[in-house]
Amino acid sequence: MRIASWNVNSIRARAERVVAWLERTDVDVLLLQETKTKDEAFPHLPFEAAGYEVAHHGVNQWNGVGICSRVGLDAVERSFEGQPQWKEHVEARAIGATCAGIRLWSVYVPNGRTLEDPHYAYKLEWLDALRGAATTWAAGGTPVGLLGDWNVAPQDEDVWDIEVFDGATHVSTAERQAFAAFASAGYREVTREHIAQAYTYWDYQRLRFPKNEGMRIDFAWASVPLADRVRVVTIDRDERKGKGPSDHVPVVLEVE
DNA sequence: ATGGTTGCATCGCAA
Repeated sequence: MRIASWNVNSIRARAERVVAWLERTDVDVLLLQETKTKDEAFPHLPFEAAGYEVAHHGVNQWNGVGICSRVGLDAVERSFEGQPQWKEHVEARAIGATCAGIRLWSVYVPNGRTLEDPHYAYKLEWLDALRGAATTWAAGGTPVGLLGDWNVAPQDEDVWDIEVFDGATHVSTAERQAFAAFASAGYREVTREHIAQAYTYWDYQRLRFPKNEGMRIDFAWASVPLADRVRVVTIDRDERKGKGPSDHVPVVLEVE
């Protein structure tokens, strides 16, 4: 089966493109991030017409996560145990469901903005809380996948010029440690196991894509029983091309 | 000339 993850940067702006890609790529489960819509405005019709059930969690114009599946969609959760709040609310940054026996979470890690911004401390807290919850999920031997936009570039080669990122978020030691901690929680980051170097995101600004000035910030942490079943990983760079692309491209796992 | 965007609850904010 094929499991994909994609920060679509507004599902309403891109529903037709996403569904066309789903059908063309023969994907069974798609985890969405940054849908940028409330639940009631999610464009369900094209997904249902293509044979996918959808579970979505969005409360305003920011964030928003979803799971689309044609192989079952059970036990949906719209936050995880201990998920930190931003101010008074838990944001729509995580949704979990069981699809074909695999526990899948679509995650949209907070951006962090700058090292001094309160959003940066929130980001670190958020990653640590997810790791804590994920430790429990993986402990029983259940196949678990945490896929999404992690907003962390774990290695220097995951950005086009590490010197440009001096003092910036996404590459700080604390963020990288918070990301790497999932390895001690019973998970393996399977995209790098199959693809040594690739970008998953190119900013709309400053001709980043034509100049191939990208970042690798979309990843898939798989609990060991799931990681052992991953045969092929694809990062679909061509989806950054053409009319009306997201600034991120899909990551696809072929799972035995 | 050293910039050049996109999406939204759109004229301000977030990425």
